[in-house]
Amino acid sequence: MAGIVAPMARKPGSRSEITGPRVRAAALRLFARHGYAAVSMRQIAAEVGVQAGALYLYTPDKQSLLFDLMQAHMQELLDAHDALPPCSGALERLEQFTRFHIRHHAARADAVFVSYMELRNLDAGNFGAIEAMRRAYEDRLEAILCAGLAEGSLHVPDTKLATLALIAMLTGVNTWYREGGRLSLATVEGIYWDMVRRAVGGG
Amino acid sequence: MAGIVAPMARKPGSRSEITGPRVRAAALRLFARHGYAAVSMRQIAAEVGVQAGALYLYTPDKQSLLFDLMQAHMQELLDAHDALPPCSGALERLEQFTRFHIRHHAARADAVFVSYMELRNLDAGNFGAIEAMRRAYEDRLEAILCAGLAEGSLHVPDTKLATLALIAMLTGVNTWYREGGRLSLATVEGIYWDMVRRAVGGG
DNA sequence: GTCTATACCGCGATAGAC
DNA sequence: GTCTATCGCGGTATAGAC
Repeated sequence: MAGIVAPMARKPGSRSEITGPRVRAAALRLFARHGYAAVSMRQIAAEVGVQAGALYLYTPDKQSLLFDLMQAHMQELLDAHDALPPCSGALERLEQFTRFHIRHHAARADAVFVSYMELRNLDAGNFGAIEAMRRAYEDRLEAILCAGLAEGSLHVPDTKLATLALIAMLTGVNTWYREGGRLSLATVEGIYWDMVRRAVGGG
Repeated sequence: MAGIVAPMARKPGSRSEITGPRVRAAALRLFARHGYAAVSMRQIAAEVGVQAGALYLYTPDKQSLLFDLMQAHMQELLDAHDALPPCSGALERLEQFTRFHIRHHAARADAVFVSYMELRNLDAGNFGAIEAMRRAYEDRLEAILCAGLAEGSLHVPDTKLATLALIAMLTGVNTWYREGGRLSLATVEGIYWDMVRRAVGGG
């Protein structure tokens, strides 16, 4: 009969597609600000504008919420690095990496902070998965340094240490850089590239 | 009368002098391992071997316990730096700072970790006090860089950025260095000094 | 100085109405 | 899909005996 509409949900493709991301965004913000252990599911729910119980429609538990945020961040980092245009010499690749790292991390301060600070709050298995992704990223920088050694354009006493030293230095930008501060991000990139290049004996 | 002893405490200068430090040591260890927010006063008490209530004889509350640990660490850092033997040229002072920073921090991994990771768990007033001490330490490195610029032995585009970059790089050693690993601390110091010197254009 | 006991609160997670 | 209500637990901190 004409008066009977199909029994579809009242809001087709309902709000789960929008509430899910909002839950993750609120969790990321709060975890970054106060720390995973200090943030309650009730706080996250309040930020989203739902009741605490409703969160469990979008995550099996609090731990999975943390892991998903960190995994998504690391995957995005690896994917973005993969998408960089190809580059010939080691020095060019190192400059590309330096500028990419600073720019990518500065645009995702909360995720970077959480992914580093909350490692110890991951379950053993989850920790292993994130660590492997972090190591994969480090390996990409080390490969550049090794290539530079091989072609003679770089000089480092230990590629592993240099890798860790450079990443620590570059990620450190996130502890102080704020948009609209004394220096533009492009300027910061330039200054750091200068220090990086000289630290590894590149020209 | 001879049989009546003076009403002194049964254990003269009783155990508070030994239990207090043990409370702080246990708190430091647990805060470093699991994070301030994730550690309960009951856990700390269990580690010390007392009941939870007894902790409040040694600290007014959990927050003060964290603040005292961080303040003591920062004060010890500043004092140890003050105690370094005097040094003439900027390059010599920079090498001294580099080696001192690595050595001092490597020997206090828990305190370093807590003092960096738990900043956001400090009350506003406590945070300000710790931040001021951290800035005082950074200023000592920046003074060396400025002196190097003045005497022409160093070349950096921005002393503030170079200061932050170098400290991030040096403190990063703590994330991977373990005693008995592939490299001795003296070797690590040497490799990092090499990178530091070149990064700031020192010879 | 340390203990036991407990007040009081907020936590993560679940059940079932709507 | 979200709500209210609640369970069971563990949190910080305090009171008062010894």
